[in-house]
Amino acid sequence: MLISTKGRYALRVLIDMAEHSGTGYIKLMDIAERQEISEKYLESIVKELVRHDIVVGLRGKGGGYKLSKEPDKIVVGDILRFMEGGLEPVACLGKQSKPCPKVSVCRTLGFWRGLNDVICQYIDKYTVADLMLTEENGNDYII
Amino acid sequence: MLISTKGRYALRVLIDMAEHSGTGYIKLMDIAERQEISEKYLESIVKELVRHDIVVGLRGKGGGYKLSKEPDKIVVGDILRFMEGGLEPVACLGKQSKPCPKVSVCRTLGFWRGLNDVICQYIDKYTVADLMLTEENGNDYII
DNA sequence: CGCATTTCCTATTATAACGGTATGTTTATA
DNA sequence: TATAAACATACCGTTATAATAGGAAATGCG
Repeated sequence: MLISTKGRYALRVLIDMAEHSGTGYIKLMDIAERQEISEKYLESIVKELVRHDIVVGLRGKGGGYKLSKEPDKIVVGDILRFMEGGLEPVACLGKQSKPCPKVSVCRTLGFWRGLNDVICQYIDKYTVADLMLTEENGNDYII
Repeated sequence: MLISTKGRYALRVLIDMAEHSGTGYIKLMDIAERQEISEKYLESIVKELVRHDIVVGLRGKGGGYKLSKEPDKIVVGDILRFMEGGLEPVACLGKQSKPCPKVSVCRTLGFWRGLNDVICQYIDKYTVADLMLTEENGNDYII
């Protein structure tokens, strides 16, 4: 499985927040209950979202979290990349990887680059707003 | 990193075998030396390739391995899928996964399906013969 | 002020996968 | 028959995953 719970849960949290926005801050417990995810585990995920300025938190009574920008400004690819710590198919394509000594004779590098490209092109095409558009039962093509 | 050493080494082994074919069976030690990969570790990878009828092994003196079919008949996607034990972005898209109870309300399923599709389309387009065509230094775009 | 509430912060943990090593058995060839 | 090779099984250290636990700090309200 390519994507871990960090990336998957993060997307679900953002969609949930977008769908329940407008009423100020949303407390994590509500999201946890709706999404059926442990509140404590969600904390560690939301912390990353705060660190990358995707959501803002407010402490104390009446506090909670809310999106720091409009859903159509949140690119899915960005979320997945920092939640997963990079999405490159192979290490040598990573941002801060030391250059591979085999780079000049490698017969697979071009293939991996191409794979990386099609993945990035796809995930950077989507925003949280796009995911919201998916209507209920829209995916359930099995009768 | 999406692809582990199993998938990466498997491709390198197959390309190596294809490039050194014609001289009958190739012993694993030669491949291990050329590819600078531990012979013992390669054994576990080649075992999978044998199990899936990609290569055939011959024991005893003068034995070794060779491809069981032409390089242009070996699809990279197939190799990666069984070496990695599936390449689906999320578990619910896997072959033998139990149906997800949230399938009818999931707002991300369509996105994941699309991602799976672009990955499969890409990796199933390549064969080992295509990887061989990559000329030396062809990837080294840094002067 | 003081209390409830809620985020924020710092561990700890169980399980599995990854990447690799070690030892030994079987089979074919020279 | 000795040798060389695949084949088989077991083991091991490290890292990542997916959480859980406990408390500190801040905010709003009566």
